[in-house]
Amino acid sequence: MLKLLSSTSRQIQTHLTSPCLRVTTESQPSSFVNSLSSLTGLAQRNHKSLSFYQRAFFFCGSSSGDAGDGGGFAEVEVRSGASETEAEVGAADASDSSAIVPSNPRLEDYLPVYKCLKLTLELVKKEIEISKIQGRFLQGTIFPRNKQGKRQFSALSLDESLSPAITNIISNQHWSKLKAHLQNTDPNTLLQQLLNSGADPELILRYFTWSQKEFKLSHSLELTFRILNSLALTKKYSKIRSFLDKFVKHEKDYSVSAIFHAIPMSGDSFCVNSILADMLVLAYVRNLKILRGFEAFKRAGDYGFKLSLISCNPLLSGLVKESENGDMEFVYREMIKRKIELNVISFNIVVNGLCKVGKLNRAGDVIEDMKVWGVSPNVITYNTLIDGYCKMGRIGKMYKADAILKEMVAKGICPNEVTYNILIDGFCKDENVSGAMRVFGEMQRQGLRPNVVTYNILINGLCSDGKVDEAVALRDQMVSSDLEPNVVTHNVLINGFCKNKTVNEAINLFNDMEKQGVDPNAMTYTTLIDAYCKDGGMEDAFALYNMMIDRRIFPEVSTYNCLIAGLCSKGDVKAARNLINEMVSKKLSADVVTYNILIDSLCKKGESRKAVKLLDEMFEKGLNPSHVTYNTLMDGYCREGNLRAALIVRTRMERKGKQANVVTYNVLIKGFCLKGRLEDANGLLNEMLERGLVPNRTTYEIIKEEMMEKGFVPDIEGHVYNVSETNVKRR
DNA sequence: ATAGGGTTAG
Repeated sequence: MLKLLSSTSRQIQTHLTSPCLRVTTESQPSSFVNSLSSLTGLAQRNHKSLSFYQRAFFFCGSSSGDAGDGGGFAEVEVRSGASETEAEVGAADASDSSAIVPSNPRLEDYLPVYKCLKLTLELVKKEIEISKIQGRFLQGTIFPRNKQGKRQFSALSLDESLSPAITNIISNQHWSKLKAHLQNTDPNTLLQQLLNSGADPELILRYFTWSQKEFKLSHSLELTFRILNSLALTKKYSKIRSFLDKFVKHEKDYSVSAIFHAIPMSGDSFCVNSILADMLVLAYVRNLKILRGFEAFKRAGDYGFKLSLISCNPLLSGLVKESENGDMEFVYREMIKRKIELNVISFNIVVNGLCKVGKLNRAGDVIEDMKVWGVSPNVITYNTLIDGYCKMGRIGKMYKADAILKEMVAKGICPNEVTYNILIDGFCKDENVSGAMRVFGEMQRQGLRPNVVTYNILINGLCSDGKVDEAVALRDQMVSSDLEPNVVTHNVLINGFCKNKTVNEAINLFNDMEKQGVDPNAMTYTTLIDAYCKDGGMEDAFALYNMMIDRRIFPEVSTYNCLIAGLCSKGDVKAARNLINEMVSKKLSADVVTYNILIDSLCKKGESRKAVKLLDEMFEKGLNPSHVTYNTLMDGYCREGNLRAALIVRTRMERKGKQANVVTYNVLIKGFCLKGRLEDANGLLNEMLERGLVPNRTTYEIIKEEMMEKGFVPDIEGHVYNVSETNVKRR
């Protein structure tokens, strides 16, 4: 809290905290004060952003120390909280106004004051020209002070003998003139001068960009951030944002700590520095340099910058998308530690991240945490959790999803369309279309209208269940209830026809799309291409591929993956390689699936050893092998009868934090069966059930064909699983 | 500045 000035003018000086204009004269400072007083009044009236409470104070003194009329100086300060009477020279008591002074003034609070002082100075100069003020004007300087009256920052010299010409040149973008000027001045020095002159930061920025390009140099981090600092002071945030965007894009070898070191050098407003750090983190995240953003987040803590949700929420979300879940949880805990107040959105991102990696219990805990922090979960929070259970849950997951639905209703949070869509999809994916239909009815009874997504989910569910006719009927029902089928609707149906061996019907639907004014997208083509590839019709597949290129629909990695898989299954590895090269030439790079296809084709040829080499190559390329990758390799080794190697792959997978899934167990169980080790296979089966994994059709086929037919009765701890039902029943 | 639902390839 600032202590307001009391009676004498000396004290006024010692308590100066806001910027002060100091004018030195050759003579007669006292008459100067009088003139200044009226000029400041004029400047204040001209400066609209000054509030009523901001008034000017004057002080004068002599350079030599005696009070005579020799050379002297006059100071004027515009500050908050003074009453009318104190605007006079050497004003008296102001103690009653103390409440108006901000307890924690920031530099930017004084910005209008700066402008006012600058205006005053200009007026002084003008007045001198027309000789209304006696005595010769020597110099005018505006500088901020601290409580002790000392300069806090470098003086913003308004003695602009250098700048007006230069700033004019810059604002008119007369670069050739500027270049001429720079024959005797170093571009770096000029930048420094500009910064010291208090010129318009936007102009300085313009010069900064031009000089870097023109002289192929890069200004130091400190100067760079001084510009950003002054832009922040003038609240030119969008300029800073676009600057940092470019900065982050072609950033050289700057380490995050070098950057963070430069920020406090550029100014010492905690607030401005934190804003700059915040915007830097955001710039990293927006340019998909998530890990760098994460590093900056960590460093910001060390440097004492306070980040906001503006950068932290996108960072959390970015980490979830990059599946850097450990880091996401770190940021979450750290935010709490640093007292960055999380909002619902922050929590929802965290819950979503945890759900996506199957940590459903942790997600539930976070929802409990929210309440402790006084944030209420909303529909989205619960929808996210329900979706987590639908997609990642184990035995009885739909029961659990239903239970959460009931819980949210009990808490007075009303389920919406999305809630029901998630549940309907959950039942469909659980191969329980009738359950899905039940929820569909329930949704309508609750007065919610199914939307396009609802129908798409159900149409897809019916198609996956082989009921393509019912799917078509549902599409018609959707149209009659005034909902327009979109690309997804068409894609889902096309896929339904493809998977049910009627590619011709699929092509008919594809042709229909045009008539209905729905544009096929890359996925439409990819689905059809895949169907032809699976059918062995590589010519037709490539015809479609060429067609999509003609129509400017750009093939995706998935498109190439389908074609590559088709070529591999024909044994045409050479053509597959060529296609990969073509893909690379289109700036697309092989993804995990591409590798899985290649690995699978090697394994099928009995070359699992070569396939493992590709696994290593994936790590070199920074790809994160999936369950499918490892399962495919294990399958390869199992087919070769090399169980030991298969188990080593499993260990490698688990070391990377991936737990065996149903397919892993199916592969291994089958491997052991083929070796005649039925007891061991049974052990794996039990292990799988103990871990809450739901056996699927393949599991049952293996049990039936490999175990039962060989006279072995699996002891699966009394688990009986009916494939067509959702839930496991225990006897 | 940021959060939840549907379609393809292994």
